[in-house]
Amino acid sequence: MPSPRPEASILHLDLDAFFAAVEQRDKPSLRGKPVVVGGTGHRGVVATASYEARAYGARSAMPTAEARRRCPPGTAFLGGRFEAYRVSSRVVMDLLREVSKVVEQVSVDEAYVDLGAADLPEKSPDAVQALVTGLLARITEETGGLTASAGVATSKMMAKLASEMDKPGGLTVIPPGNETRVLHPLPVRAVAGVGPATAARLHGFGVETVGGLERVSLADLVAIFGQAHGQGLHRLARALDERAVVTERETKSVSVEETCETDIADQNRLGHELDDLSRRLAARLGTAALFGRTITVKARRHDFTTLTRSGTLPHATGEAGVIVREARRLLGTVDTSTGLRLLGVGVSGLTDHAQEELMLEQLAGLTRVGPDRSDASSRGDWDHPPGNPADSQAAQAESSDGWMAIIERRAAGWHTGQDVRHTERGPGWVWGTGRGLVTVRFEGPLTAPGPIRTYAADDPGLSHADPPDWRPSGEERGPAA
DNA sequence: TCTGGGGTCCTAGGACCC
DNA sequence: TCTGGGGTCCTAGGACCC
Repeated sequence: MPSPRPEASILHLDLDAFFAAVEQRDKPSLRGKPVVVGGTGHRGVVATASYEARAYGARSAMPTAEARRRCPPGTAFLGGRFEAYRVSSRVVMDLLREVSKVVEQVSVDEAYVDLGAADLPEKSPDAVQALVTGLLARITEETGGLTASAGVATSKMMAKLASEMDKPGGLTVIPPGNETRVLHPLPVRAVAGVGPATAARLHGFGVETVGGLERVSLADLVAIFGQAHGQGLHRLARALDERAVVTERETKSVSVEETCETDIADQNRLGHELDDLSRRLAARLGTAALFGRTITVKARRHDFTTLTRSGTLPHATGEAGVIVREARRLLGTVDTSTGLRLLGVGVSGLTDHAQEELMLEQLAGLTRVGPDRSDASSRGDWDHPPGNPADSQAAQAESSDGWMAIIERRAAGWHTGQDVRHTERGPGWVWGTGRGLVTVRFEGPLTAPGPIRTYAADDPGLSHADPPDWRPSGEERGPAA
């Protein structure tokens, strides 16, 4: 069977029982004993079990309660110290980057290395074997005793399978040409992308091994699993895997979610949870300097059914207040009366700059009128008493579920998410502030193309503690209709 | 005492536009 | 006056991975 790469140049490296191993390294009394790291609450699951704990049947993704049942007294159940894990992870990844510039970090404890991009004096199988053996030893040395397993093959899939063949601490090389001989006897679950659901369906067709999968026609696989998945299975069953080792990937979404200790049905408490999640999400967007347009709320019921509701804003945001409002609106569309076991908030449609401010500026540029704007009269009049600092002007923009007014006035004293009441369009809220402008979003569609009034704060010295009432400041131009 | 949290990719249907 | 097809965007859900 032809292999995409002529040489076994892909290395997969996996740190053994990583979280548990770090705990045992840092706390000698845990060495030789079963250690389970993961959620310790009554709804927790196991992230990593030490090899001692695995001997009793503890496994990753198993409910911690189940692991407690299986493991003997004296087993350590730990919540995890992610900063410590990150530190050791960085040490390892840096060592890998010394070998080759092309390193793809899959997770804290796993990476692919393209040895084809490495500056090696020799690329014979023996030389690669020696190189990786030395690398594993250095990893143990530099991390104070952690071990890693490695696999080298002609593709990512085969390298990953190879790294699993001699754990912990082993190295397996699959020479070119041997791929299908190794692959075909394995259960279908060995193929990347075959999880419990796909495996069960394949079993239903009598397909148990990858060799069996290879005998299923492409047409059948596509008919059963769809275009992308079907084609992927067809190729991977033949060890055809040309996926490149990719050093960097663009973040597509950021999310925060939390499983409650007990189900929550109370509207107030759900609202507060949502606020908390949204703030944490905004903080993470902030440190990543990311902004997103689509907000998604995730809810899981007691029976584990999971539903999502998403809404796309006119412009990207990173503001907690904006996220909170949209998240609350979205949660309002799901029936939570029977309680939720999990609540989550996410943002996608990411950009690395806030279009919000840009938009504010553009709209303000289109609509702002004043003594300093000589072209105002040519675009229609937005007249207001000049020189009155409390007056405002507005532009409006429609979206599928609401419209916005762009208010020109000082931004001080306004914060996103703030309620704006007593407008003739019903309640609104501050969607964004910046560059001396305030955007207000009104809920509900703009039904009639009638004139739009703008709203001015009746008190320029507004405080956060005292949300403003807005009053119409004068007749304005209607939407372009 | 069932089942975390952070992601990715795919599908399918509807809206809307040309 | 009958009924095009493609492309894009959006939403909801599902499968999978670590």
